[in-house]
Amino acid sequence: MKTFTFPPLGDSGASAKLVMATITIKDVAREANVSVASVSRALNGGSGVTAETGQRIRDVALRLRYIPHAAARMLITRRTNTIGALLPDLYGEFFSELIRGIDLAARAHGLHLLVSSSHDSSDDAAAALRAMQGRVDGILIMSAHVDDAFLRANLPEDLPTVLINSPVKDEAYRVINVDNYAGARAMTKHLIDTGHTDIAFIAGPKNNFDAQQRENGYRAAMAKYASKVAPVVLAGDFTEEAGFRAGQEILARKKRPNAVFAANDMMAVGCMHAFREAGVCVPQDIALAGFDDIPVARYVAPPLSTVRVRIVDLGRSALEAVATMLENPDHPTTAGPTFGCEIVVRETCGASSAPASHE
Amino acid sequence: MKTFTFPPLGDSGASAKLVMATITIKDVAREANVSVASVSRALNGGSGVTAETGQRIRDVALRLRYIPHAAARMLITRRTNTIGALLPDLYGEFFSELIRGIDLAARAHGLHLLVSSSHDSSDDAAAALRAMQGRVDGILIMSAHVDDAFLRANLPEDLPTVLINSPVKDEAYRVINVDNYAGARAMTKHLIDTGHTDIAFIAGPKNNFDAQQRENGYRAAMAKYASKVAPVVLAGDFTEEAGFRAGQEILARKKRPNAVFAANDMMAVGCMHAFREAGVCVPQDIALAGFDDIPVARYVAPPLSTVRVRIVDLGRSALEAVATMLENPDHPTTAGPTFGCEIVVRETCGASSAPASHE
DNA sequence: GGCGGGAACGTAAACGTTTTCATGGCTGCT
DNA sequence: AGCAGCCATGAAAACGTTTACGTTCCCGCC
Repeated sequence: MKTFTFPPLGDSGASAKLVMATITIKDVAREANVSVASVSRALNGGSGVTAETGQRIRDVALRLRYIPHAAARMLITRRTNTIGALLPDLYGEFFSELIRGIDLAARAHGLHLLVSSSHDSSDDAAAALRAMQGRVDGILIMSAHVDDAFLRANLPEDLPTVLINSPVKDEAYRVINVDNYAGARAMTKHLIDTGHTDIAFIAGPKNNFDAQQRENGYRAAMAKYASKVAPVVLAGDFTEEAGFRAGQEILARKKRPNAVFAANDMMAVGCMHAFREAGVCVPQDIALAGFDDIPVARYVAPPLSTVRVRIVDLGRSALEAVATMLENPDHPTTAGPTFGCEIVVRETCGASSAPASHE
Repeated sequence: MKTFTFPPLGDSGASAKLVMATITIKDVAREANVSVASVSRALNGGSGVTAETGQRIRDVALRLRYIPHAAARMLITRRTNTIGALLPDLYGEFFSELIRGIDLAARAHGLHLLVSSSHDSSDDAAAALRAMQGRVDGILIMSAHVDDAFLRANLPEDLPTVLINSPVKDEAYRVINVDNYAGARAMTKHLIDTGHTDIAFIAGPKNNFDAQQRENGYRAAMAKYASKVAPVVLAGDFTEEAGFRAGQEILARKKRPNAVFAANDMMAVGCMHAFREAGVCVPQDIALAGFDDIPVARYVAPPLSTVRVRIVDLGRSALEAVATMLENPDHPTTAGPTFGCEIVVRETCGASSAPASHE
């Protein structure tokens, strides 16, 4: 028989740490002279029980430091109060901001967060997805490896799912995308507006959805606002090295463009290094812009003009989408709004004449 | 009665997506003409069952897409196969690297990862900790708000716990610390060795454990290798602004030091801005060093010398520590080894004469 | 041929909740 | 006074597993 002798106040030192086998709802019930059903009612809804008994039960529970067994509750309730996040091997900054947004929203909704990151193959992702099965009520997926077929094969169809930055078209899935297209379009237009018409674009990985969208935005703006010049697109893969090589390539061209728009900041930084090495000045000799607004963008010299994505908000609204899906399961699967982004003008695009001051 | 009509191969299009109520171990048992006990044995240990029946059961399970109900298993097994990570509101880069390391190791051990980040008050952390109770087999804590009392009040004492970068001394808890002291000491010595004896130190937040250790390392090296000059310590709080102000303060001193060592990179960057604004050249006029090796460090001009912490490995070994603790519960609580770090010499300390090339 | 022993397998209990249903007491109305 | 109905409460089923314990069967040995 267990006996409970918790002092109502802080432990009296010596007597602390008795063995205390995990205490269950039964212990609380016995101690409060009620049935387990009443304890459950008092601790959950609160209804169906007298205010007086309810208080007594809560007191006992507190005194015994009772914590309901999560698994037992999951088993009967068929809810885990957990959502899973399947994330790729991401750039540090983006990753942490995204998680922060997701986590913030999750805690606000009383949900737990089960993460699985840095899987880099499709099989890997499938395994991770399977492993999450049954441990989560909903799932958040951001991965280059998912497409319709993958999802259909690895997801139980009744599991609320939200895709982040995914090319998946299927109406069955909720998708939240960053509006890469509009962002790239806006930045290209800005460059044109500030007098740069010969703009080269350093592309991202071929199979990357974001990268494609950005390139499309660039092409669209060029077609509309600088129809006289043909768009110039150089290959890249989002790495700094690729940007560096692209930069060298640009300098080697017989007709040098007067601006370069890189599909992400890392490549812009690499490109800037190439220019500096060759003694080409940014923005005087050539303007430069990136995409993402990673922190580094502010600290390179000169500070990089770029397109900012509110990553925290992206994560937050993704989680909120799953949350609403599982709050009203008769999901109308409202088509996800794309997520806006804004251009932030610093010095590399030559528009701002602000001094290199402490931003 | 449920009937199962799964085609052995890929769905034949039209017939896909029948309602398929979640299938349990009983369904598998019935379909394979065995008892649930045998199914359990076949799928888990594999022993206590004929090779033949075992195979048949596995086939059926696969065909039915059976996935054991995690909660039911947790309930009876009293293991969740999940470890929780309680993390503070961290700097982006550090955070993501740490998570990456933890996640990698977790997956290698077949463990899930329940994260809870960005809690910024002690109560907040306590709530998060309580919420994790019963959902995890072990826990990883990195937070400024934890001390012995906090842990004792909020942690069941039988829960394997590992503290990351914590000042907690209690032998009961496993602690893994970065060797901030040695790192700071080494960097200070390096500055002295390269001819800078008048070194000012920009401190971190007063209550921050890492910051204190770093300051101690600086003082120790000064005392040992530059005993003639008194250490100069300026207040800071790890923010760029603090570094900027400290930089101005340093320039205003009547006896200007010939080197500055900031307790982290962000402050070093801020300091550098102050110097640049004042027309003071780094490293010609004054040397500069930071701590952390955040990515920005490589991209500022000139690239920042700093002390690198292998964050991924830190996360990995922290998780591995919990993993071993729950593999052999008779934990001897081996005192955690502190985690080494290395100084990385770039240009701001004036030692390297390498050109500003593409690193 | 009897018997001991081990392996394969089934039965049922147990894990800690929530929830449905039944029961009893009380209130208020006729 | 009787009855309807509500409300607090308790008993028990259910959730899907694992596992201790029996039972059966077969094999080999005396």
